[in-house]
Amino acid sequence: MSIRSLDHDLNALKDAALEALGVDADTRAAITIAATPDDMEGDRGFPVFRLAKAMRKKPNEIAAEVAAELERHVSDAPIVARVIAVGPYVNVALDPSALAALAIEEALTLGARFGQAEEPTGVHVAIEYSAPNTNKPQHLGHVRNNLLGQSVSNLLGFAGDRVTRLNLINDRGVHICKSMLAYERFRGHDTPAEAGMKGDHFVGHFYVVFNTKLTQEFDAWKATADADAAFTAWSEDEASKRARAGALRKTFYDANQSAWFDGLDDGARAELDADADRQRAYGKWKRSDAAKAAYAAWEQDSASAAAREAALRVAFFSEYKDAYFNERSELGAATKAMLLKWEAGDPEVRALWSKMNEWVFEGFDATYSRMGVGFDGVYYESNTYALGRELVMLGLEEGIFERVEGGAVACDVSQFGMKGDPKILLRSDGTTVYMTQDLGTALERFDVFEMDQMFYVVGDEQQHHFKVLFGVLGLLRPDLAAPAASGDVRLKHLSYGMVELPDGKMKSREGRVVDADDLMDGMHELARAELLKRPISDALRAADSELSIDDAMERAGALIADATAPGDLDALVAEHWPLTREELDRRAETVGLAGLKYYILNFNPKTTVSFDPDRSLDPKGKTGVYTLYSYARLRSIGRKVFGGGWPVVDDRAGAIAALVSPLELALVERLVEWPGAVDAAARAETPNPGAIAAHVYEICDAFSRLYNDSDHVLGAMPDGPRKLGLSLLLRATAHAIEAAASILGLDLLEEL
RNA sequence: GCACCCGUAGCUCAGCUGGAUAGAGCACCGGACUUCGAAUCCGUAGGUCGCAGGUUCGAAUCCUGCCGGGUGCACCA
Repeated sequence: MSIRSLDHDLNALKDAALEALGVDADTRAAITIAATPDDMEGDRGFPVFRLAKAMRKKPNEIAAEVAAELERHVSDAPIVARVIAVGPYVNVALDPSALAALAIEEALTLGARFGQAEEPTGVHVAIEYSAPNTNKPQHLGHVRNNLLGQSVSNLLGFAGDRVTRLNLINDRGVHICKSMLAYERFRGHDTPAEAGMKGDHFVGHFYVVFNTKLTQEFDAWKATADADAAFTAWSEDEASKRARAGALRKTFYDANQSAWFDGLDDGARAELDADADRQRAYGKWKRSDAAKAAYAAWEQDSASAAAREAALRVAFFSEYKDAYFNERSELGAATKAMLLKWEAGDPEVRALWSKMNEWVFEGFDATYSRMGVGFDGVYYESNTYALGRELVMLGLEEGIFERVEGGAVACDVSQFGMKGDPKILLRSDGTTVYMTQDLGTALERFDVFEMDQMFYVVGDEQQHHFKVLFGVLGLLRPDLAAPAASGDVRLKHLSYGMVELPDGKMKSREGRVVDADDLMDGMHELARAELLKRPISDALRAADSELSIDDAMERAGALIADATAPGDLDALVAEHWPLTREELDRRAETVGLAGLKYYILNFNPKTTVSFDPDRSLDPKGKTGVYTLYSYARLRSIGRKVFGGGWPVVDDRAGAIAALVSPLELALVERLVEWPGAVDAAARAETPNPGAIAAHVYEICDAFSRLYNDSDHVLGAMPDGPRKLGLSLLLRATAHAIEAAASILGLDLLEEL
């Protein structure tokens, strides 16, 4: 028996008891055994409500009857100590020593692999993540993608799957040409080294420059007669009628909200003091006839003609920016000319492209390596972008796709039950689109790797793309539309939410992003300050015995914050830091990255993350730092209490049997739950490293409570079974943390 | 218009294959360093689980409708 099979075994006992009472299989299966709430008698239990109708008795009576029957089935299961009917529930109390032995022995045997699948699943899954563009450095959004992809890979591997990690780098296209063009025209330095910049930042800088210049060009054009003519044409064009109406309506209703509110009577206003209520009421009013009449009046009113004109201009120019780039812009024309030269293999353009891409790859390598993110295969779109074309032509011959007006090839998406326009797979000029290459690379991968499943870690804004992609792939290769041998789908979009800043979305075109390298630097500096605070605080307290800990820490923090002049920090380090500067930097890096990774992974992947740089770096509470801190304390006990290592325990069973206090048993229970937590996280609809982060916190929390309890101070404990039992429990706990850290990608430290 | 995601404590989030009293962290307030590390621990306080129906013995969880926020629906990627 293993702890992984504990719940399974208990369920089997429950089924046997229910079957003996004549309960049918469906009903038996519908009743699952689960952990009891705290403060409730027993450790696992199940409700019997759904038996009431068939048995024509009160649930409480049924529970007593089922408990009596279950009692007869547990004699072969020594782990079950007692069966108790609690109201309408049947609970079982588990034998604490048997449970502790199970968890501790398993952890000691497996070490950092504690919780790993007992057998490989035989499933081979390829996971694509990161997929960056080479025109700009990576930002917080990529950080979430990289960390999710990496930890999901770790998680599935831990749960027994064979995992192949893939990256597909978008190194071609208009956006790269923009950076190249800006480099040619507007550069101050020739190379990243000359500019003193990382390669990807150097290239990304030119992407921002390009967009700044383009905006300037566009703004200048807006004032020309040409622009007026375009605006006038748009204003009268039938096709843009809806856009105009929408812009006007939005302008009117946005401007009218406060007037509407002031127009209400006092009573109505008082009821709508909450912002949300007011929004709701206004939304309701917008659909009323009165609102429509007010809008119609505004639309006709000559006094508001200027406001209408302004609203329309804003709407037009915002909508027209892309068309301007394509049809009128000098910069746009030059960019497209460069793209054509690239496609034609122009040696000069290709040389520039190679040179700039090399700079970017160097920068990316540094970022990936610092983040601890890696791949088993890296692909470049410049090599794969044409892959899907033949496939599409084949589909055309087979009648799966069709030629549409103008000569483009499209797929009717209703073939796989989707609504909407046909999806273009080849442009009328025969060139491929994003979807085409995804089709090609997907099929090629299935041929090369022969994996069972392909997962794509991509933001939720691309959900539609992947639905269509999977649908089309299913038409081309019906086996991919069918479930894999494991019963799971063969293609899955691991969609995750965007990362936003407190003041809204990040805009890489404007350079308004949280840069990945800056973020890691920030975490490093913060961790370094925290590391330095301790020895400085100690020194302050040594000099002034009246000083409280809190005050000393605060003053130490202030000293570090004030050390901004060159050399200040070095002086502080030299004076107070007891170890080498290299060791300080190493620890700061490890602690800082652990904080970042834990913070990002602790969210459910599908939720949109609101990232407040100032507040997310907090090392207090449920954080990655807490995990490292707990681990360092555990290791410290091994060193200090047991003189360099954990003691050898001859009578393990006897030592474990001495673990009886509630705090000890609570920690045991967290360890018992660990393998199940891994399974649940890996087999969730979307594999969820956040569940691992949550559970390792539970483990650390249970350990910290025990650690802080005066009855559990190992250093003050006489030698004997209890002390040895605790040493085994703490070793097992350390292994559980090691296992979780390996999934989350956290590096652990022996000392902070 | 259609599709997807979100709405839970002041803030950031768990819980959502229905089950026992809805949980954490932060922030606030009050406590704990002479023993293994106070980046810790203990305690107090904080909730119409967006709203309204429905299914059920039982709903934060499932269904329907509505409200609010976000995203997508290119011969862009």
